Amino acid sequence: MAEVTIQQVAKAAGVSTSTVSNLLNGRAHRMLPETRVRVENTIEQLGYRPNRAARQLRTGRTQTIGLVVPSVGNPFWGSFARQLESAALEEGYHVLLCNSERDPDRERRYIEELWSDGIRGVVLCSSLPSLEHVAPVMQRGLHLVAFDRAAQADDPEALVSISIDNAVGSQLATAHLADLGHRRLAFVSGALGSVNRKDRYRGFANALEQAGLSVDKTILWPGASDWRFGDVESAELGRRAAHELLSSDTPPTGIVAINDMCALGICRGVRDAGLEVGTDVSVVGFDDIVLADLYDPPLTTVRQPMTEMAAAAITELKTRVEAGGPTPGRSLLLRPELVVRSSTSAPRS
Amino acid sequence: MAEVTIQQVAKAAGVSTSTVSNLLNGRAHRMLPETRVRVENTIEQLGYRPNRAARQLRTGRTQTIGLVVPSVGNPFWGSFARQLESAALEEGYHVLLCNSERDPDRERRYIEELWSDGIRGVVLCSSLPSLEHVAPVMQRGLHLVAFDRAAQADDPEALVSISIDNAVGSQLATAHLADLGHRRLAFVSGALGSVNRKDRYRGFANALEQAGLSVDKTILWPGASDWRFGDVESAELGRRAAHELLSSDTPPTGIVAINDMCALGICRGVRDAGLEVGTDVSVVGFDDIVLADLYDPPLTTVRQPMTEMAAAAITELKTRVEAGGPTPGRSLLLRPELVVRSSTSAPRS
DNA sequence: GTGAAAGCGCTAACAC
DNA sequence: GTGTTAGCGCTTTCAC
Repeated sequence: MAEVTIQQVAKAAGVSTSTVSNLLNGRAHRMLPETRVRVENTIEQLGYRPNRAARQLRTGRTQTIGLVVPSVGNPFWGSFARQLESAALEEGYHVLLCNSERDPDRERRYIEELWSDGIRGVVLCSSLPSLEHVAPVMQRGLHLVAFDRAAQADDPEALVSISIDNAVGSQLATAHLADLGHRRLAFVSGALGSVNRKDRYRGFANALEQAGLSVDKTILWPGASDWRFGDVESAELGRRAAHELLSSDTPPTGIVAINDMCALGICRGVRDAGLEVGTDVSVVGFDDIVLADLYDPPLTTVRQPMTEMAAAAITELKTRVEAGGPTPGRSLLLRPELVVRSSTSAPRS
Repeated sequence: MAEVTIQQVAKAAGVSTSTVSNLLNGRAHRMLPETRVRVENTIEQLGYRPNRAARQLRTGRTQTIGLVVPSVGNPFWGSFARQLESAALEEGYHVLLCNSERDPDRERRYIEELWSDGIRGVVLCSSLPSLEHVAPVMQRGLHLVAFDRAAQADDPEALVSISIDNAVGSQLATAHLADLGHRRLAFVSGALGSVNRKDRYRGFANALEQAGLSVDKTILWPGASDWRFGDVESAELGRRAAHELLSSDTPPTGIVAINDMCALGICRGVRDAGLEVGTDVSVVGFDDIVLADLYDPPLTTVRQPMTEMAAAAITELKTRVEAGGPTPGRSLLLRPELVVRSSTSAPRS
């Protein structure tokens, strides 16, 4: 039950604690090769593991970063959490998981608690437009990476933002439909409340323009639901949007959805109307959640490069935390990728 | 940048550190009400937050528990992680997230690392039939709750197992089909490798017997894929199983799947065969992942009471960790619940 | 009712 | 090249 301490190792190896400590902290060159081997063996034999609390108390550093997500129950965030944890492991970090449940107060409390836990780097996936509630903690020295949220003018100066280029993403999606020959395109989204949503709509509009289609020929279906507010709501919105769109005189042949759940709802609405997805109507999603590939038909969608994004988040955090001092913020926009599956094809006739 | 310490608080309040500490640790009754108020105000004013590392070093206790899951990218585990984190928060604990990625070695290393981080309670969602690889750490005093894995005879003595009653679950699913009037039922699963799978099959067999149907009239489709090994694999297995089953002379009218992903694959296979799910063929899943309700048609399935299970896991861990000493293991089997949606109905004709 | 002081296990000057 | 030592911030026993 009693753990092995550095003193016991030192004693058993016939050296001082500093020698053991030196070995532990990558200063092996300071000692004779034979000493080194002896200490290494002793550590091995005794099964010694440094006490993190003591180490942290002494150095002020933790090997833990915080992750605040709306909910890992959501596959999108679950998938990101997984990638982030793997990236963190590579760099010798652990991840403390915090679900904000979209409660701004819970989010703020978590951030403060993480700080007082000694954690100096946090990845925040916030649903909130403003980050002023975390500004005080950042002022104290917390390094924060905002994920999936484009940088804002009034963001704290030191903030790092990592996100995909949403405009490029939906431009890819829309251009794909235009290239296939579609001429009547619709964009389905709830209210364009967040910057992400606005950007995605902008990409859609850009692509139409480039394809020589005027924007006013397209249909924007405004709903009340908020971005990723709930999977069920997104899907339901898509379904109803499809019903409405397909009952018009000149129904679209291609639909760009704000996200995959919405696209899935659209697919269902298309089927409700007695039409087939992928042949009668082409549908493109966004995010490439696990489900997209498992759906029937597999969904053409825009993939967020999760692995790269997670790695970038860890790199930023590690660099900043280890440097210590205040560092200027920046914004990283990664390029999304179009994944073509079976929900899109050339229009009929 | 420099944090407020207990000394500073003591000095500012004109008391000693022990008085502040006493207040912090629920021993406020030891001091005069006025002292108490004064100290409380000072803490508030200075924004003092106790340093966790120092506290942990001193007491040997952490307010963090470990969670080891195959991958939070999987919606089933993501959903559990979310519930566990919420339950932990209620009790003042944090959750450290570890994805084993189904690598036994990574799993073992994580457990050991958690131990040396000072963590004394871990929820392990292991894919491994044997837990002997964690026995040494449990010997040292780590409290372990195994989740979604029925207890085994050779498990470490102190192990707590929390799971649903899988046999009851598939019995509910199967009885539901029998009650609807189905007479030709199939059970689709990969190899019955894990205890969970065996139990689910047992429940299926029991229900048939009770309905007066002999087991040998049913079809077991053995595949190579392992339980929850991968969503894609599970779904593919279901799809191929459906193809095979439906091309027989006396195809089943009701199919019980080993899990939801498999059920989704079956639905697709049914559609491939030109039949409709919910009318021509009834399909029941298992787990009630988010997707089950969003699919088309919404899937009838067996729900695992995640919230209760997570709460139970935290309660067990908290009790044991705070008691300190060795505690006898036990096994908790919660009752699953049948969720009837549209993928099941009475058979045709 | 309050304070003084020891020490948890470790790191990093600094001395030799 | 190796050892000695002073704390990191906190809790807790033991005096007063």
